[in-house]
Amino acid sequence: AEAARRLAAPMRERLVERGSERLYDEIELPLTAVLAAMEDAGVKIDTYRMGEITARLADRVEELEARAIELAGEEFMLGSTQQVARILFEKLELTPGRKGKTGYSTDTRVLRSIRGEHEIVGVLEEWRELSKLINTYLGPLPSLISESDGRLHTTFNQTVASTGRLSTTNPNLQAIPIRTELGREIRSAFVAEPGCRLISADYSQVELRILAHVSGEPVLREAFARNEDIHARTAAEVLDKDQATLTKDERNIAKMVNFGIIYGISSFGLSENLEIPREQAQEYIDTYLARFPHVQDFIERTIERAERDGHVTTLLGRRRPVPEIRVRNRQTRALGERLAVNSVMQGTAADVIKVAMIRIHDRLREEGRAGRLVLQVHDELLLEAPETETSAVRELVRREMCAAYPLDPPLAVDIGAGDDWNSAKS
DNA sequence: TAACCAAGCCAC
DNA sequence: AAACGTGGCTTGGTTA
Ligand SMILES: Nc1nc2c(ncn2[C@H]2C[C@H](O)[C@@H](COP(=O)(O)OP(=O)(O)OP(=O)(O)O)O2)c(=O)[nH]1
Ligand SMILES: [Mn+2]
Ligand SMILES: [Mn+2]
Repeated sequence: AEAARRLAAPMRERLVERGSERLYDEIELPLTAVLAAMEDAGVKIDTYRMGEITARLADRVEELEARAIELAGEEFMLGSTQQVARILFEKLELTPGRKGKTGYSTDTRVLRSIRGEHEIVGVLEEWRELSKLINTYLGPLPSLISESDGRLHTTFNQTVASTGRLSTTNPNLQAIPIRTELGREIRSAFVAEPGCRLISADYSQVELRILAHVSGEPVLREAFARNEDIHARTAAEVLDKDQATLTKDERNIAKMVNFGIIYGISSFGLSENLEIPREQAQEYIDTYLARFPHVQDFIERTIERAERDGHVTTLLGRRRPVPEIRVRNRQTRALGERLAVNSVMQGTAADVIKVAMIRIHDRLREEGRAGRLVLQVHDELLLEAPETETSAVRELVRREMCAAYPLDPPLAVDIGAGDDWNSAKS
């Protein structure tokens, strides 16, 4: 306690010197109480639903394991990437792909590319998906439920991510599955108390909007003014499909393409991710950036600033040191350029949602609501509220999230409510 | 036995 | 030679 007391003055001075005093006083410090309340609230888990899924999957996983061993003609550990590589690429002589430090890679993309070569590959793919979900979610989560209130409590870390994002641990409730059908089933086991609803509010295309604002790119701004969905538009272009016929998966691929290109992906990386030729990938990158000339300018200016100052700052004055950008090693320097650009958008998004959280928490208490914040997932807030309050809380949340920081184009939020987290998001 | 690393994969 | 960014968890395999 004595040490903390003596450190206070020098730390305050450092805040002033770095221009981060308001960020600390008006955001980070008040946020601590909000996070404490959220940790304390926790979230309700439908253990019966989880149990049902587990029961269904346990048999299937054993079946897959036995089948894989049968097809391999020997016992091996399906969880050992080294043993899997030996079976696939030495014993069965399938086509090896990329290599890592320890030998041939056996990751999802490699397996997908050799799926047609041997029956065992599909078995391994399904085993990977199921065992991941069982061992990371279905098994551990129910056992972490508190004895005293029957709810699941995470820990929010305010000082881990270098961009200013939050992170959660033990358990990490910011990485609950949603991509696959089975994943969505697991998510639907996150439920509201009887008589309550879960409300999910997620910023729309948040880092793209921030990019449009900070770069001033008119093409991007006008697109948002017309209420366009850039992720969907990219999906339609890249996959050569009608926007109306896109699946969630396809829009998610486009999300990766959009952010990848903005944050400096190479033609190699994009071609790997999209499984297309490098030339085509390079063409995408070129056309994309050419369409948004002000974005290119912004990227260049951000890199120059990072070189000059040794750091970048967000809209609300958060600093990210970028020492990488001044070293001689060109690989490290290139890394520094990419994270300088990324930190501005990711960090600003983190600033913005933190402001919204503080205001929502305060407003709910002022209005005497029972509705409360439960989780934050980077650009999403999950709340739990009595059914009677749902529509009022919904509007309060939308208002505060959109108004947290005025941007051009303005922030937009997708909100839904439901009995569980999955239905609240759809 | 505990601590660490690499690979892999969940999310944003 | 490397080649979007931010995290955390589990596993197998290795070291202290
Ligand atoms: N660099 C990078 N950032 C990502 C990636 N995925 C998500 N993010 C960041 C940027 C997103 O704006 C932000 C929030 O993620 P979301 O899944 O909510 O996507 P976003 O808000 O862009 O679109 P949405 O309209 O909510 O579907 O997280 C990624 O693959 N790479
Ligand atoms: Mn979003
Ligand atoms: Mn989101």
